[in-house]
Amino acid sequence: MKNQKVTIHTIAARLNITASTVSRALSGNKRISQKTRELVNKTAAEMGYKPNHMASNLRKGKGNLIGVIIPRINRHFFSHAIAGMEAITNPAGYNLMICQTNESQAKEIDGLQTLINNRAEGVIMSISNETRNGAHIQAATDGGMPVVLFDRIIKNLNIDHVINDNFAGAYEATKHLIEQGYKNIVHFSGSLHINVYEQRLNGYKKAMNEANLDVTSDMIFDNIITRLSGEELAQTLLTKNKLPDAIFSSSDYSALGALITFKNAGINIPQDIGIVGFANEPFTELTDPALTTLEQYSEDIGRSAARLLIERIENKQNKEVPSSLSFKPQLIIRKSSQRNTID
Amino acid sequence: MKNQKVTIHTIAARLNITASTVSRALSGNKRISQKTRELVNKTAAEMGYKPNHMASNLRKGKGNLIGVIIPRINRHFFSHAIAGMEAITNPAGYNLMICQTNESQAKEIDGLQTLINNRAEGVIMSISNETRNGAHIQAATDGGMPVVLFDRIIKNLNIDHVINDNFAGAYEATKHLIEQGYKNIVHFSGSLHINVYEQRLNGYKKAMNEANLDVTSDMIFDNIITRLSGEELAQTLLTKNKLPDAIFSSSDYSALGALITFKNAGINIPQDIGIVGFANEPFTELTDPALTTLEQYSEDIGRSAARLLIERIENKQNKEVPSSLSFKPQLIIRKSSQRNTID
DNA sequence: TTGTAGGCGTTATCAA
DNA sequence: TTGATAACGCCTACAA
Repeated sequence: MKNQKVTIHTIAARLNITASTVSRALSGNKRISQKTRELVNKTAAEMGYKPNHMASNLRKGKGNLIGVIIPRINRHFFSHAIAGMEAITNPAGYNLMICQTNESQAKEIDGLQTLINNRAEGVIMSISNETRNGAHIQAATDGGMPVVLFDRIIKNLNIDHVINDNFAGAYEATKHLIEQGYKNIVHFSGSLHINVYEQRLNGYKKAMNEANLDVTSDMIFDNIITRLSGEELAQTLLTKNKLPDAIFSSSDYSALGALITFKNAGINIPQDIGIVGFANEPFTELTDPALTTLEQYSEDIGRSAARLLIERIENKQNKEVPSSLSFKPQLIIRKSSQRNTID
Repeated sequence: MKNQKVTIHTIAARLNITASTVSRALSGNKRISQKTRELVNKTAAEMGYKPNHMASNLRKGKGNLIGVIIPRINRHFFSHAIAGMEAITNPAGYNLMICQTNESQAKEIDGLQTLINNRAEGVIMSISNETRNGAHIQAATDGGMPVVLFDRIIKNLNIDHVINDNFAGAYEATKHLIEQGYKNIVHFSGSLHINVYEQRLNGYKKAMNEANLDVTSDMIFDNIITRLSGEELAQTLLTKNKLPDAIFSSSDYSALGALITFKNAGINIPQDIGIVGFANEPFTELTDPALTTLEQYSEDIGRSAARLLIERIENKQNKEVPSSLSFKPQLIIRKSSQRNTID
């Protein structure tokens, strides 16, 4: 019992009026009689009319689609950021189309292209781990596509963005470790070309410097953000004669890997080694000991990014200076880093 | 430096040919000279031409959008199911538009409507907790929209679907508890109008009956699928004079809540109480003791759902009998249910 | 208040 | 191989 396609013309024919009248009735135009409006609405419902947004958008030269490009949807941070975006975009009448890149630059470029070709009104994005330059993003904005970056951004790209204050968060986390009496604190980092990891490293360094603790290059480990890499690195560290006495990791996942590996090796956390992660993934509360980490205000960041984008879309006048918002993460102190506490 | 809109007409004008020729060149039509094709492609690139999918889809009466409607994207099961779908849909040239319902029927209906109005080729969906009937889904399929349901489905709706064999999984989990010597096994369930929870309950009952263990109504707890409700229920159970000796929960989250509450109350898991959850959420491996649970083949389920949908979309002939696929979950035995093991 | 006509960007059909 | 024309479904001046 498939419907034939029912368009405003079908309805018009049935009622012996023109398509324009139907269009006006359906779109709530005022220049139409109450009677006709009701009749049209009733008939449309009866006939199972579904407006064709593509035709409408084509004609109006404007749609209601906002694209979101992110590395992965199943990260605490990103899924909550999306929730924040929806809280803003849905009431404003926009729909979200979400593309996962799985950290692949190729997929990121593809996704952006698809959104452009589908005439999205704008794009909110966080770059993939692989992405080394912003040529594709620059091209999109040059072509008139409003873009807002969030969390993982490209530096020196003159674009609205919303980020965590990774520097401040990392600084605070490291300072906390120092206050707990840890001295030989190593850092697990991500890809250092990504602002996020660069800033976390800088925050770590600043806290160390302020406390007159040396940071040598063998204390910084690149590209350690997965559980597996955390486990492997911890194993490697175990074979060395001197273990660090604390780890500040840019990732909860690698912190988890290290925590488990050290624990299995009989090392006491936090007595022998203190550990702090980043992102407040749900599991951090459940590890034994529970993992100290930093909560990022993901929903706020999502909301802000969506607001900025909608501003860009709707006020077509160009603000010359791009907006830049920053949210300071909150340190969540749990057992894995509390050497001084008696409990 | 915003681009003017560049269309096939702009390109045609520049080259003193017609739009039809440009269209043919761009779309790889064979009836065109090599020379023209190259010239057009080169010019299009130079001018920054972006094909307008909306116009193309409108004209062709067909697009490449597949909608996905799910309760939440940040569940292990759903985010992995989406990954599975993408693995099938992307190579086939389709794009996914993902809508979260947050367990609200209203948002589910909205999302479906949006997809219909955007002329999605088809929809893959898993119903919200709130959804009590399939009228909106029936209406969509009656209107010619191909739909495949997965995981949480509506019974008695003649629609392709892909599900977990929740009955078998629950049966196996319960049997495992019984084999470990637990006898007074209670069940945490979800909303029983959802197939998923109904089947898990049935599997539990069957295993209990086979072992000649009574199941009375006070052993079954409805709507206990969040961590909070698991904690609250565990607290309540603690106040009663007789605790159950095991819990088979339909949800890892409520199992977690119970595990933590009991542990804090000084109850030994698995000696005093055995616990089994469902879904193999990542955290289940990390709880203390680690939580026995069931892995659902989420990526396979996603892939299968996508394959079924594409079949429906592309073979327009109606199979009269809807396909029904079922994947048996795998029991993952961890410490929380192993009373007999010495380790 | 309603109708007429034209076009949004693309592609299919027919003719040249 | 290319061009001319019409149409996908909708919206909006403009006219009546």
